[in-house]
Amino acid sequence: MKKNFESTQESYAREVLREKGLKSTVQRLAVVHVLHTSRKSLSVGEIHDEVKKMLGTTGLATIYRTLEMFEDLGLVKRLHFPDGGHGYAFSQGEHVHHMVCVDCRGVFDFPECPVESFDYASVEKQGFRVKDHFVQLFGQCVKCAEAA
Amino acid sequence: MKKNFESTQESYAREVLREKGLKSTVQRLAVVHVLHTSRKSLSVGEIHDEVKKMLGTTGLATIYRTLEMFEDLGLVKRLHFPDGGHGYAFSQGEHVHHMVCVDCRGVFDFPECPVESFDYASVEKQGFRVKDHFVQLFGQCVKCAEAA
DNA sequence: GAGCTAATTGAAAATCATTCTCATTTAAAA
DNA sequence: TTTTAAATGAGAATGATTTTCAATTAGCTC
Repeated sequence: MKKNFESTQESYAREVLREKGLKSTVQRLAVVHVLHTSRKSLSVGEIHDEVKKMLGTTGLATIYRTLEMFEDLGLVKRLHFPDGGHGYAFSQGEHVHHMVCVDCRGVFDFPECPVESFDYASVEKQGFRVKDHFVQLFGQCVKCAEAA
Repeated sequence: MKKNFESTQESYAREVLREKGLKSTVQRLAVVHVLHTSRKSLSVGEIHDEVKKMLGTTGLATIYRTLEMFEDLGLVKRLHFPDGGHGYAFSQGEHVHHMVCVDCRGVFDFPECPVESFDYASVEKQGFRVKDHFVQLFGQCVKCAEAA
């Protein structure tokens, strides 16, 4: 997939892949494109459908493999929903948290980390050493609030 | 299941169930018992196994039904792991967050909420109204740190 | 650009997780 | 007790994810 114009997200993904000695396949770049342009959390099936629209036939297993790999690379974040389901969103950089609109599943970046400045003293007193955290905010975006 | 001695957790669950007009079955109380006494995050299969040890034959569907219901009632929290898996932990009260030991999956309550005091101004300026959040801390407990 | 090679893909089967159905059982109220 | 709606168990059905392996391709090297 040698397009003349590539989004910064696609270039970024390409770069991350190269650094790891991984190939920038059309399928992988299509996943980046779909996730980034949709700006909302998509299920594996939805991603598969969109990629098929772009490329024609594409194996579902490839989507699964790509998402797992992208998650490890920090290109994608798996988000969880109150109903037990989950979806994926594009995520440039390791330490970005997300807000999700519970109506449209739109994803918004959350620049500051609410946990970062937190004082773990009370917890670490018990001997627990905090190494990472997962934060996700739920709410309603402007559009869905207006529509309601 | 009329035991002479019931843990406070079991009494609490019994009470929550009664308030909602739901039945306190042996299976449900066994799930509470298993989750509370294990003090770590258990998979559906593990919970099923433990309940079977207590009661003999027990349907897997019942475990699923119980966990879903307990989650709605705030008796149980579904936790997510970096490897994509998930498990359940007993959780008395709505607003408790958890730390999970990535080695033993031990669960520790996290009394204060790191997100509560956070200033959402920058986010709400975009029109997004935050309604809820999910926070989970990962790390290592004392025992696992010593064992390493 | 053509050839090379390891990485990647597609398709289908296999596996694993979850939900559904319905006949039987049971908690709790009368 | 008796009654009755709620809950359970067993297994079938569905859905999600992973595996396998032969065929394809990205990204070198010349």
